[in-house]
Amino acid sequence: MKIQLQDGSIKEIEKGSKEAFDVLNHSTSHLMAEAISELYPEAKFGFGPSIEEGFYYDIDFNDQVITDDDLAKIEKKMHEIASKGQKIIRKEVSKKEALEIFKKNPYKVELINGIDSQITIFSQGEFVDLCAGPHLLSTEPIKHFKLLNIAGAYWRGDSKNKQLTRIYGTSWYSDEELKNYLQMVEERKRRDHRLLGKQLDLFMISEYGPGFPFWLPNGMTLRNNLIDFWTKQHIKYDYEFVDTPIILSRELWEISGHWDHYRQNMYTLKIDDKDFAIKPMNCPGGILVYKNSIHSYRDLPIRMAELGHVHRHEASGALNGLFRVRTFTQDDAHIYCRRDQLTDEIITLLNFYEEMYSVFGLKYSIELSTRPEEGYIGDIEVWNQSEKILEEACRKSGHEFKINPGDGAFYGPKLDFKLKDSMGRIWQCGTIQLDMNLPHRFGMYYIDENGEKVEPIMLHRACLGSVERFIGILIEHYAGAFPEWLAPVQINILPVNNNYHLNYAKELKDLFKKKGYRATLDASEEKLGYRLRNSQVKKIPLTIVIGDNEVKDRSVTYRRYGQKDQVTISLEEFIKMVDKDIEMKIAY
RNA sequence: GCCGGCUUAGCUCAAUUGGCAGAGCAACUGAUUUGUAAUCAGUAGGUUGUAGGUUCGAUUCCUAUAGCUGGCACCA
Repeated sequence: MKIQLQDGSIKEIEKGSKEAFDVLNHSTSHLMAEAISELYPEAKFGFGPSIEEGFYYDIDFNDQVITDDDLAKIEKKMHEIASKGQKIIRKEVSKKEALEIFKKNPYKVELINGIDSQITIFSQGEFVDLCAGPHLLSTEPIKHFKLLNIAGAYWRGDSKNKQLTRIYGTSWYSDEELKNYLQMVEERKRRDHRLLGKQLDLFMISEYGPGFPFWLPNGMTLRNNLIDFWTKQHIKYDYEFVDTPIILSRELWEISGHWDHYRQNMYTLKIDDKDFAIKPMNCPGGILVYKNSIHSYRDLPIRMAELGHVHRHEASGALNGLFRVRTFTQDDAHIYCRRDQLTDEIITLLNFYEEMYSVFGLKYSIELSTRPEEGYIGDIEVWNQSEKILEEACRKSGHEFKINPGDGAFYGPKLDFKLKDSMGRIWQCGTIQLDMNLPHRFGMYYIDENGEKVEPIMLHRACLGSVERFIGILIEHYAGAFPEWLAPVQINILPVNNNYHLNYAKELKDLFKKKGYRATLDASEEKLGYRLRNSQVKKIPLTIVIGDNEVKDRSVTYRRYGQKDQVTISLEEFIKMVDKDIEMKIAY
């Protein structure tokens, strides 16, 4: 298929490509704008790009509120216009001409005034838009689209500016693709950790504590198992563990710089007329531990891990289930090392993270965030060197990464590990940060081979990031059907008949308990089908049915979650299988 | 925090134009003793988020407020 570029050239592209999707969606956003300008002549348009899964357009409706009914109306108009199959015409204009065309639209005027290069406009019928393309040759292929939702969005992404109405939509080349996409959106909703968290009694959030999650017994089991694994991994990688106080005095936060920079996001309180703060981060406490004794160059690297319970005052509108909360547990660690140990430490960390995430089958991407344009501390030479070290560590250990320019912390560059939730939203989980600030501020040192005091290099790192967020991602990743090693209940035992089979069932439950399995026995006076269904609804990995045959042979008939077939094996084999599943952390 | 939307039984949702708050599931009680995704019958369950207002009368309309939610901004 053919598309037209900004310079007027025609390019042949493949219909299934990402580029083709983008062009279609961009042209659909123009079609939507055309429909809107017919229905609401006063509407002024801002940005209207294609995005990952569709498109949006930001529109100033002069304070008129747009509802779902309006969306339906706009969609109808779009179909009407598209059926005419208008040509999409590109034209080059001068700045003066452009300003004349868009004189009624302050947003486009602002954009035009910011353009130094060639200005192009694309038009279809009566509708003209300032645009760099690329576009379809006509509106003819635009048939299979849907407007999805309405949102508010600040002009140019700045909360100081006016908020426009953003309409999101998605557009595809065939009805089948559109249907598939909408079906996938539904599936994502079914996997939403907030929904599953409720269904499976994992956690709750009370209106008495917005953003402060409660862990219910099932969720706590899951969490404890995760943390148990986490602890073992850290022991394997030679970490020590500490725990530092949740409340510390204002002076400490002044030294660390948090009191000045981030007080708005900190919960503060007075104790005996003195200012204190609830920790939003663990580093200052960790540093006090480091400073509690004198360290020799021989002691380094020191790797100190802490499951730190932090509180941050997040904006009310930012709260989102377990993904964005006001209190969470960071699987934090601080590594203090010499300069010559740094690269190896980072490579080890990269491998460590790889090992952790792969246990869950989670895909991730790495971003290297570099020095911010402004507000950074320390000298550029050290920054450049540090960035190079992070880069080199990725290269040496064979990890691909993307550079995220200017997004580093003010105190140093970092590697961020991003995981996707079921909605396709990206969440930062792991991080490795090089800190060129705190060791100095806190006057940290170790004694080198000449007996001199030397400042150590400090790495902040979190692998899961937030235990809460990570579990949220796990819930969605597994759609609530956890592998045995994590599942709140691993085995559900169903006796066919309580008069004849209950004894063996109880014997099994006792045995499983001794083995450390989490097993339940459902001896309620319900039909087997009913109890089996309950077992599936609760997403219990293994459901075993005990009847005459099993009692006679001392065997077990089991069925895995989500599978229809039943397998009968000896009790010994069953135990061997469960042990292996748990040990190997197998997910079915 | 900002722009929209939502809030009815433990859960999922109904309730005509403003006119007696209702169902399924879960719970409880009883019967049923069950071989792979819902046995039957009954009982109980509510200050319709909260506080005001309009009205003879409010789940329904208005105002405020809290929480949730789709985005935006924010995320050290």
